[in-house]
Amino acid sequence: MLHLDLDAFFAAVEQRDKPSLRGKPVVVGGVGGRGVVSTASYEAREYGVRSAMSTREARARCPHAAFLSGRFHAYREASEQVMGLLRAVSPLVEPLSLDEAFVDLARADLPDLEVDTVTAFAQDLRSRVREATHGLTASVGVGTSKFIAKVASDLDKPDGLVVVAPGTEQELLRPMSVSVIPGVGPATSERLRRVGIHTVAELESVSEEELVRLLGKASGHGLFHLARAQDDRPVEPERETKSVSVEGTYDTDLTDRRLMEGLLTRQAGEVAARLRKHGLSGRTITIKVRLHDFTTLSRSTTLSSPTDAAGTIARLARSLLTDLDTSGGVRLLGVGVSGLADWVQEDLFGETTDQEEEPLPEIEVPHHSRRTWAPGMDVVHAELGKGWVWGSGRGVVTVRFETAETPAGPVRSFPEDDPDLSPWRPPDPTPETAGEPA
DNA sequence: TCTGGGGTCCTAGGACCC
DNA sequence: TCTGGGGTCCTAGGACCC
Repeated sequence: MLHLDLDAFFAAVEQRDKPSLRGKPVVVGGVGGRGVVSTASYEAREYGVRSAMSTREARARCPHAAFLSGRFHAYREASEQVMGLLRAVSPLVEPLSLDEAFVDLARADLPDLEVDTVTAFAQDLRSRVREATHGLTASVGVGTSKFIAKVASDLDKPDGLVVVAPGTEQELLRPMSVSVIPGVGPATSERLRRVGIHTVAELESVSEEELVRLLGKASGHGLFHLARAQDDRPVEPERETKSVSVEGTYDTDLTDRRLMEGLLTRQAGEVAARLRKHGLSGRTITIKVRLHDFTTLSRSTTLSSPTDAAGTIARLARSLLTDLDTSGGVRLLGVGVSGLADWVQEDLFGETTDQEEEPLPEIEVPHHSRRTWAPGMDVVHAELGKGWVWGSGRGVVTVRFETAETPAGPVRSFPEDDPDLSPWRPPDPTPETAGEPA
């Protein structure tokens, strides 16, 4: 099994496409008041900036970093190049996200699976990834299971390769923290710590019954085997989507119910558009509400037949909100659809199963979520060509005119409504109907 | 003004059915 | 008066992953 992980992926794509940021701290993530870090470049990590940290804290730790809101079209494009390379290696490729995948080498065209053979192959694969993506580096791990391959890819980051020889798995794992095991996060670690279990070696000394009692059936059983490096999970190249959702955290807590209903309505429209785009429909509509104190509630309802209609999803979402006491303020709202089917109910009786689409209520959209000029976004100027947004505010956008091919361009400022300046969109292949959240 | 967004999987209780 | 067992579906919440 091979696990490939692109190093500091989002930040690396930004440094590739924005030459002036190479060698400098770059932070990609939410840039609003409640944003968090998605990816920090290695230069930013030196200042203690980490994924999932609030952007506020990241700014405090590394004020001179470039804070960018993310360009998913570019990440998706680079990801597809890499996944394409992997699929040429083996038909069994399982992407875990845009920057990670498992590859079953038993189905690759290799003379054998000896350590030397696999090592040479993996090194060659890593250089092919670098060439295909114009410089992105990948860390790769190889082992006898998904678990070992994934652990291995983490051992020599960035730009590293570790091949774990068969038979050496347990001596590798035993000194490690239980948190290397997939599914062991902060809560499980704490539970284990409280009974004196810190390492995989210590976990190994606990009986399966004891683990099940401590952690429940599924994780107890799973941990018992993973602690012994027993992992026969296959690579699953085609996993079906089980839910589609849209959510948003607002810079200031919402208190106006009409506004909340308007936002849910808009989110329902985005969910419906994505369902339709993928030919899906679903029976269960769920709303998610995070209150001012971070308590998170969900309410759901299930239809007798699946829908992909914006009006239906919106109406149900709004009515689910009715139950909830939001008087203290709401920081997050979301809408999701699950119980998916890849077909839509035939209308056997010739009646409209969906009600007439209601006109969407006019809503005041909070300013931050309408920001046209997000930092880092691609723009094109009528005369100066392609560049990217360095910053904006007080009616002015500052643009650096550079691309991967044309570094060291000028920095110029424009009025925010300058007709010569527009967002650059990736060419042709079916642009998103609903805007991608940054 | 600590704490994103898009997901997956698990658990537990209750309704309901045979 | 006491009180089966198994199974499925639904809801709500929580842990976890990238």
